[in-house]
Amino acid sequence: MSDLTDEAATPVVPRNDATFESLWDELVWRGLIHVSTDAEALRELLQGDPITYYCGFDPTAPSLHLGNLVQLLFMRRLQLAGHRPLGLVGGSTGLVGDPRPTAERTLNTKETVAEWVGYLGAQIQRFLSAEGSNGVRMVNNLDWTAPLSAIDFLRDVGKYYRVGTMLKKDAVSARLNSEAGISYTEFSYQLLQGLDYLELYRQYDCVLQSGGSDQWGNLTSGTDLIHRAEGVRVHAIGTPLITNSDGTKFGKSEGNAIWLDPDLVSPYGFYQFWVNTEDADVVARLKVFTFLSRAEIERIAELVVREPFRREGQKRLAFEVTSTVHGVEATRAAIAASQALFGQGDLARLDAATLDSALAALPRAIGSLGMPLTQLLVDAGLTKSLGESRRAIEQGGVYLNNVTVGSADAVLTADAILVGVGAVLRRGKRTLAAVTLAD
RNA sequence: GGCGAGUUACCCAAGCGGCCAAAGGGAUCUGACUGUAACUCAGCUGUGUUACCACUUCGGGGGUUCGAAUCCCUCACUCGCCA
Repeated sequence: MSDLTDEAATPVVPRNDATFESLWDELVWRGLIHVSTDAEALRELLQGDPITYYCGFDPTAPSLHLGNLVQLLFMRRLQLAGHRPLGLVGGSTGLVGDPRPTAERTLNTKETVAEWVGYLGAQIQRFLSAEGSNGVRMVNNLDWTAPLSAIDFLRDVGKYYRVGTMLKKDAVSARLNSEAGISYTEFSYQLLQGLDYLELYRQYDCVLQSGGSDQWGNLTSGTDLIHRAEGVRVHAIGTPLITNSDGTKFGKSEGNAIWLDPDLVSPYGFYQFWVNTEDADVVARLKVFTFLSRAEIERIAELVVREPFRREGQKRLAFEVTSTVHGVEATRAAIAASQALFGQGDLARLDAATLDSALAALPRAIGSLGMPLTQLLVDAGLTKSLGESRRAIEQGGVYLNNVTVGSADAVLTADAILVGVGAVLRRGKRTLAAVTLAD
């Protein structure tokens, strides 16, 4: 494999693997089909003339995250096959809240939701081509639900729904069996999502909706509604929820979500997340999150088994996914920073430019000479309190420029500032922060 | 509607007047090992400038007491049993 830090190294061009008999077969091979409506019919449908399909994203946060990335790349694969994507942002569904199995959601203000709708819309468009006859079209479900009166909604949509069926949906029954119960608001969610599909079917002849398998109840809400209202069978595909082989939640780093917004998770942090993928998970991730061909992935799979310590799979995965989300430039910078910071080498020997860009990738604390390291650790977000800082140092878990800090009383000194740029503060093996001087 | 049980730190769960910042387990975090791993072993885990010192904490509020997570009253919520 070529060196990924090489300027010549470029991410693979997104395309579907022509060695598969059909797009459907590739999707199955990649493990992207967890549940669907009629598989045979879908295989045919996806092989035929372009169809219109959609996937919705609710504004529950100011950015999409890795779970959403599965959907976006799934959509991209269909688009590459010539199909027409509709990117839906949930301006109205975001106001209501999809019932989570555990507890009622806190409603966000309309202003907040509207703001997030804008952010998500922009993110979605970065992953789907706007070019050609099958360029992505963005829609917002608030456009057709806002003008709808409660009476019309109940008469035109509600009449098609049986409460018995609604109660059987997993998300709803889980809540009914829990202490949390469920509000009428969230109970109504499936009607709204069903209406979306119906609306898109009528407006754009949309005949396929994809979503996470946990959304299956909501996906079928739409297919059932269209069947009742229009007498037509349309389709739905539920992609698997990505899980880690060790049972922990995928897409979280120390409990925090991995967001796609570089302001929330830096490209460096994003790259690091992927580089730290477990051996047991690498191949499955490559299939889902990259456009590498089957042959290439099978080749890497062998390397992962034969030479796991080289971590070629992780590096390739991190390179590809980070490039897809943040671009090649940012990815190269992230790799360079990773090498500078994790290399066994002496940080003091780095040149100013390399060090500066490496530090730029890290969370930052502004310090001044004489400032206690315990405070800098807190400022950098490496610890939560001075006590924790002290404890970490006493356990030998804190490093300044790769040198263990011996005393909890240590302060920032002038010689710690490398080539006039700053210092590298590290907690544990791989949690890093930059320290720069205030001036 | 009646009777009974319960609400403890990130989660589960002991404690039932002082020795309780609060057992134990899980989880996180740190160290050794290592591949920036996994497994295993060890340690930390309320806050405070370095502390057997102070402060905040045991559902909310109010009492009793030299002293309460522990006793009393009250409010809220949860869970059983009987109507």
